[in-house]
Amino acid sequence: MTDVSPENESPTRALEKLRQAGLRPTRQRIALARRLFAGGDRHVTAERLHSEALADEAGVSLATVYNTLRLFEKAGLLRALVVDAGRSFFDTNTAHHHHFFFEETGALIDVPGDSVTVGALPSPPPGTTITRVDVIIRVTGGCAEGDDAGAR
Amino acid sequence: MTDVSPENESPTRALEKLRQAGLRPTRQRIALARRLFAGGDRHVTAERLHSEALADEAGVSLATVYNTLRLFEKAGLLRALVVDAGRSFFDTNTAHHHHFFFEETGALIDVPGDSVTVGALPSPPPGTTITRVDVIIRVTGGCAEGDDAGAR
DNA sequence: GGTTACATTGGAATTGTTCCAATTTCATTG
DNA sequence: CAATGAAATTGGAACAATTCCAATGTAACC
Repeated sequence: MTDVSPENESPTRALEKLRQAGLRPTRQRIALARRLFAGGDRHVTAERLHSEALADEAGVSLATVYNTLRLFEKAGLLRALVVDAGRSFFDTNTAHHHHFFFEETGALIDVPGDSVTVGALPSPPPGTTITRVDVIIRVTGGCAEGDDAGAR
Repeated sequence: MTDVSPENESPTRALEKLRQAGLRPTRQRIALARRLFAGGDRHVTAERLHSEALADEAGVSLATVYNTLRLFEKAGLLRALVVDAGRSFFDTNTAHHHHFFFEETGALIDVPGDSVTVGALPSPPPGTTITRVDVIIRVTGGCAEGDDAGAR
């Protein structure tokens, strides 16, 4: 596959994502998109992304991080995820999949969609449509290896 | 079955729950337990329970509602549930089951545990133990019939 | 009934997030 | 390349849910 390097590299992938979604590629959006999409899949909180982005040349305000995350979500580039009271994660993996959630550390890791079979869903209440089925597997103990260990 | 009447009735059930859990049956706890456990299963937010409880003779402060909910949760009388950013529901049904979540109204309704089969769970990361598997079926449209419709 | 440990309370503090009005930047057009 | 208008960014105020705290009240036991 193409060379997947950390933040410094491939502004291309980030730009592509923006163009793909028809979003104006501003300095801030590019910086954030790079953080989000340059490496592998991630689960970030707004606060975390903001503090990372402070290191980038173009400073990004917290308000913009929130704006951008919601925008990316609406554009289908991200999926919002709520596992824990009082904060949202944004998942760069928009494909069908589920999550392990480490209760102690607050870390999340992906579970491929097809390794969990949710069989026999009850039919949704009349007049409603299922938009999504989230499966969260909560675990304790062990050293959380998720990409946001310590993000608490 | 025993007569299941609304708040006014059966302080017994509430008291039993408290005694069962070894919690001191104070006026406030009894009032709250009655609201929670007198009828069928419920999904409440702290705010909602508080505003309901204001109607009871023994006034209950919001702080106490929070204290009590967390206490009941720790005692296994309630299960906390996070579906939506920025607020928690408490579920009086502690048996194995899942949920429909109405995105528009914020209402929740139960799905019996055995009507959803989660087959072939991936093995949890080494050293960790699964504490719980939550399945949230998000639906849109239709009139939400959940017990907290309009709780938004 | 007095003592003591535990509960409750109002209000202040925290946290995550949204809102807003002023400023800056992007893209286009003259 | 400068001017222009629309869209984006920003700091800071506002908000909502929740937690914290120190003072007061109450249940349980001798």
